[in-house]
Amino acid sequence: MSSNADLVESPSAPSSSTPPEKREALLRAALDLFAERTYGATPVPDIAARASVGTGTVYRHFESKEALANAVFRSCKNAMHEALRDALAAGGNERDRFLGMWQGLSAMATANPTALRFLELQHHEGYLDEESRNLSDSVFATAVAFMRDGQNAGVVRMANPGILIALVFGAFVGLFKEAYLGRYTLDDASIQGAGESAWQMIVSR
Amino acid sequence: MSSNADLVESPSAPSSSTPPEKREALLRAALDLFAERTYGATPVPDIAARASVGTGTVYRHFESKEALANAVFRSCKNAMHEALRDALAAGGNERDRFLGMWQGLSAMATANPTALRFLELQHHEGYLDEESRNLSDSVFATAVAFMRDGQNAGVVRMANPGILIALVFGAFVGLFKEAYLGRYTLDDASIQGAGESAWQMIVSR
Amino acid sequence: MSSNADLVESPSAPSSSTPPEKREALLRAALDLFAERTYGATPVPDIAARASVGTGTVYRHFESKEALANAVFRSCKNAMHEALRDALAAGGNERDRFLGMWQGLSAMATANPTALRFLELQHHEGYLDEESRNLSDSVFATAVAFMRDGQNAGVVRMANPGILIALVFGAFVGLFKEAYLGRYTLDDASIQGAGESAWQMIVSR
Amino acid sequence: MSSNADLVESPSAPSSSTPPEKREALLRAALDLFAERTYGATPVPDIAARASVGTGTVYRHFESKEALANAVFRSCKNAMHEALRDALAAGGNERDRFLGMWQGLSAMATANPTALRFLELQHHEGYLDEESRNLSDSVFATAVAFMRDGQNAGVVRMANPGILIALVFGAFVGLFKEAYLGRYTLDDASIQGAGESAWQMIVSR
DNA sequence: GATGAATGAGCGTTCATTCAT
DNA sequence: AATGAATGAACGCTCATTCAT
Repeated sequence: MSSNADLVESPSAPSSSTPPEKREALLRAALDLFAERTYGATPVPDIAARASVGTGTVYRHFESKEALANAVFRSCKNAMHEALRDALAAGGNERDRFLGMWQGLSAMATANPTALRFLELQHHEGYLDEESRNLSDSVFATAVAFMRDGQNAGVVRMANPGILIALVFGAFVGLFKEAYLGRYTLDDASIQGAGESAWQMIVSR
Repeated sequence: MSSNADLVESPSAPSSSTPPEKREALLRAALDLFAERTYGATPVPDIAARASVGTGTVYRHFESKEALANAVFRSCKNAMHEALRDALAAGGNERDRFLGMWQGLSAMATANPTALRFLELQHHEGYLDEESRNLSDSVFATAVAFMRDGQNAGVVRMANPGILIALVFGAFVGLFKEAYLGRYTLDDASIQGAGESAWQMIVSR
Repeated sequence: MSSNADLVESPSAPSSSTPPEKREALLRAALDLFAERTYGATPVPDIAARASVGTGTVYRHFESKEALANAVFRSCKNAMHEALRDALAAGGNERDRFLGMWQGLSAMATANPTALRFLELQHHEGYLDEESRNLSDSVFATAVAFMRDGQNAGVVRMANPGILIALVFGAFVGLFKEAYLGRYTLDDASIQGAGESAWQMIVSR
Repeated sequence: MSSNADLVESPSAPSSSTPPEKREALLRAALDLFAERTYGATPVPDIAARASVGTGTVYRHFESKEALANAVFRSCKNAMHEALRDALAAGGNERDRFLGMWQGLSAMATANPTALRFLELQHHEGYLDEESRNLSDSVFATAVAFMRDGQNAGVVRMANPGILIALVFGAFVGLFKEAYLGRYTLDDASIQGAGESAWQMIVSR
């Protein structure tokens, strides 16, 4: 029962039963269940039950199951975007910022394993709307810009930066995916070592 | 509408309507649709229609939708295993064999983009049976053994070989996934360059 | 369109739409259709339609078609058990109680011709659960005990009491079955005469 | 695996594979399966398999599953009719002929338990055609005529002879039904005793 | 004539969504 | 505003029937 407590920011709401609370509970419940069982295999009433609300309440907060799934997707994707931007905004040379990004994403993946699983181990095409797809593009673009910076600084090897990001991000996802499948256990050292490996993949030589 | 024509070998059958034909057509249709829409979002009648057979015919060849999905999974996973083994069986030094493996997998992914998408971009836990899971493990083990060889030869850096494979294979999947999402177009040179990058990720320094 | 109105007691509920109403309507509808067409030849949607509810509603009240059929079976069997026990609890000599039982069962069979048809003219083995089978056994045992009393009192002939009950109950069912098939019309006098005949079948001489 | 070997007369056909043989095999297979599982729960391919013929062959011998079931019904009903007529044609007083009838039916029921189960423990209305219903009426009429003879001879009590037959035949069916359900075991003495009881039910006093 | 692979209508059941309370 | 009972379209699967072989 992972809780994903702070995936979405509650913007400082009081404490009692104001609507946003239920919305958050629903996002959290949906994320957990989607990650565990897939979007298609998760009945809406189960989401409502896990969020401790009535089934009908789901439709007061989200227009449809698809809309809910898009909201979950965006909430996770934003969390990842933030981790990414935080890392890149930090100072230091290219390599340090890269490793910082790797650490930041890993911290997120460790704190919210369900989010990574939901975002990267599932097929979303069926229900993602344009906004969600645009958000994905933005995240990708942020990462691509980072690669380009590195290339301009002569530190990152000259290649299509999209491809470099795809390789790095793919390696990151692969690392956590196989851990999730139980093929090994990840500790901080392994994660950091993997990050250094990933850096070797893109560094100019 | 990719065709996946030769995913499963028709063992040199003549030309007309021998029984295995429909089974193959169903495997192909199921793969295409599962890759496109997910297992859960693909109705059995749609699979039958794409294979140009009646709905009931599916159940003459496969015990259930789950059994069909497992057969698809195994057929794809075997194709990948074969590509992997072929490459590793080739001669040459560690680096050449690694790049050969990358090329081999890429050839498979290019010929059968749906197979890779089905295998790696979806969540299969809900319906994979033990045999399928064992097959996944075998493929992983084959790759891990390759890494270990490289480590014994002093060419691959000392780290959990499972993690190294996860990184490499994740990078590979990421490369093709983002291409599929349209973020760039892959040509042979890009694929080869990506393979060399991946090699840098694991090479001992 | 027989109505079977009071097969199951509505425990004095007010008048409007309390939950149990639909359950009762479903039991009634299922009984009527099962009696008319057999369990296997009755689609669940037809039961729902006759009960004026949506198909899905059936599954809110019963776990499955089988569970519904068992509930119908038990409700009918209990009605019969009650008629049996009421009659046997009455005073009088053995003969009077026997005729009272015959009248009681006849009253039930007249009020609910479908119940008798469902219970006795069909093959239930395929779907009856243990509880239902135990209930059948209880009813049989009640009747057997009655026979044994008669034997102990020297009024009923000495023979396997199970056989005696089988003969009596078979005669009773035969009487109503052929009437249902239209071979004659039953009035109170015929029923009473038949009861006296049945008594002759078991009376000690 | 009861065989019901001679339920239907093979009218003196040679020995090799002439069509009537398959027809018989199908009737036998269908009877066994219908008695065991009900008409509705018996797939045609299962009948064909038990008769050791191809599925399609069923339709060379019978127009439809319904037609097959009617043929089975008639074949069993005729066997019963014959047992009934044989007994009634025998000499002796009314009581002896009645007991002879009871023995004859019992012999049939013992030799072919499936036939009795199929004829009397199932609900046939859904698929019986007019010819089958007429045959049922004939059998009933034969028995009614017997009752009338007894009444004319002053030996059988004056009551609707249809009702008397319904009682007698119901008792007979009840006797074998409960035995089939395992409530007791029938031996010749019990059967004869039951027949004498049944005679008491109708004898004039 | 005999076969059994193929068909598709129709089954039991689920679940996204609505709406009376 | 919140509920959860109700709905019915759509699912996975079966099987009476047909027809190419």
